[in-house]
Amino acid sequence: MASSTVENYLKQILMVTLDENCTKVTMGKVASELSVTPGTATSMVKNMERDGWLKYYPRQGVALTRKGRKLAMNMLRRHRLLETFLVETLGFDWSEIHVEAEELEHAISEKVVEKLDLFLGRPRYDPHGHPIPSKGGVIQRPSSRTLQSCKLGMKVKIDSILDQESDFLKFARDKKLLPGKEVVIMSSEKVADAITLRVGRNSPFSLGFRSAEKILVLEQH
Amino acid sequence: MASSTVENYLKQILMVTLDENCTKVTMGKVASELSVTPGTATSMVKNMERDGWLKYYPRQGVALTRKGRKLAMNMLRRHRLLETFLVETLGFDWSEIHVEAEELEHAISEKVVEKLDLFLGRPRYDPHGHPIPSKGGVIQRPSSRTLQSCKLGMKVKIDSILDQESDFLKFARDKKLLPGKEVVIMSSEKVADAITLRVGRNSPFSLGFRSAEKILVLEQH
DNA sequence: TCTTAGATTTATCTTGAGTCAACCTTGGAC
DNA sequence: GTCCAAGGTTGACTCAAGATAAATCTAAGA
Repeated sequence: MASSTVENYLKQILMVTLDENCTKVTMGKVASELSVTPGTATSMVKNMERDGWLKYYPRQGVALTRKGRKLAMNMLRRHRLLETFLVETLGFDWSEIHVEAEELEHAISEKVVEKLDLFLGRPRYDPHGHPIPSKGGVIQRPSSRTLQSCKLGMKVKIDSILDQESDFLKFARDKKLLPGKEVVIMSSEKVADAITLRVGRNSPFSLGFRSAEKILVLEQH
Repeated sequence: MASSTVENYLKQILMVTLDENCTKVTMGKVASELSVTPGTATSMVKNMERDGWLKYYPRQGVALTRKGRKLAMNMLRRHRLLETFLVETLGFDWSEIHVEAEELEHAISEKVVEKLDLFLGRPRYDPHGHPIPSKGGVIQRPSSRTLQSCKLGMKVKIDSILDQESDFLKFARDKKLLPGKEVVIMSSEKVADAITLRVGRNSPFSLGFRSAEKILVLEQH
């Protein structure tokens, strides 16, 4: 069993590897991510290696083991499902949910997570638009995110257009909706089934959800 | 801030005072309820007195302070609301929920508790039929429990009949459904809106929920 | 008055997580 | 090649919570 401190270390390490698309995370990074001194990080990490959560390469950094990655993914899953629950079901504003989820994610059992997932209708994105890892620990690659899942105010870069219909592609070209372009979401109305966006400095226009679903984007940070 | 250990001590002490209808709880009881040695209980309780959770009367026992009782009630509230949520919303079987709630009750914030309460429709009883304390820390006195809220297999003692309709009172008298009598719930069908019960050794009969609601009972333990 | 069950004390342990400061390594800059 | 700064490691130590065991105490009833 992992303590919640260990769970936090794992989650943070995973997020860095996901973020920087690498496997090893440097000790300095670990220490700063968790707001502890380098010495603390080193000793903590050694214990975690002893327990099989990760592999420690002295002076180089740490890499999650399969077991570690699995639990880390699970933490991410719990966190994001809980955030979704807090917003969708309990009606929280999405500015307040992070802290709450941070606490609950260590107390919620696997069983409850699964029931919650089911209850929420197996959502694929949390309220912030981050992908929710599957039960098996698979996370949607960032580039396979679709424009439809983007929230108000988000800034994304077009990755690719899935639709093959020439009419649609023509329309997309007209609007400069092309891979590599930067896009800002001006509005996203679930009820209206449409989003409005602006490509670069061009004038804004709207897209139905069915169309937006076919546009893969890359989140900018 | 109370640690989860302190929260458990408080909750357990409250439950004993509620159960035995007293204010002071003996140290031996505290120790056994929490499965620790007497020495541990004594020292723990001293710390808790230092922090204002309770008053400690050496060689006599402990009594919750206002502050302690408030938090203890809150723990009970969280626990029972969580159990209700797990059964009503997530579809758990009520045999599995206690352990889950035991974990979550320490991690859930006041804000979430309130939203949950609202979401569940401010339930008054948990799935086991125990009353849920109000936000202000008021718990339904056991005697103000109604027959309608009783579950299958429960054994209760009639406390009083609220209905003034003579027809109903006549019926009640015929069935020996009178204050002081012992009753066993033979079935309780939410969908059918009725419960079947047996008074003493007489033959069983059924009551609609509307009628059952008017009968106050005392839980037997 | 004596006994004894239950309560208290004291000395000690364990564990988890952290600090501090001295001391290593190593990869460039020169 | 040498050297140095940045970053990593070490070891000695702290701290807080909880817990135990065992000796000792107290008070209520036979």
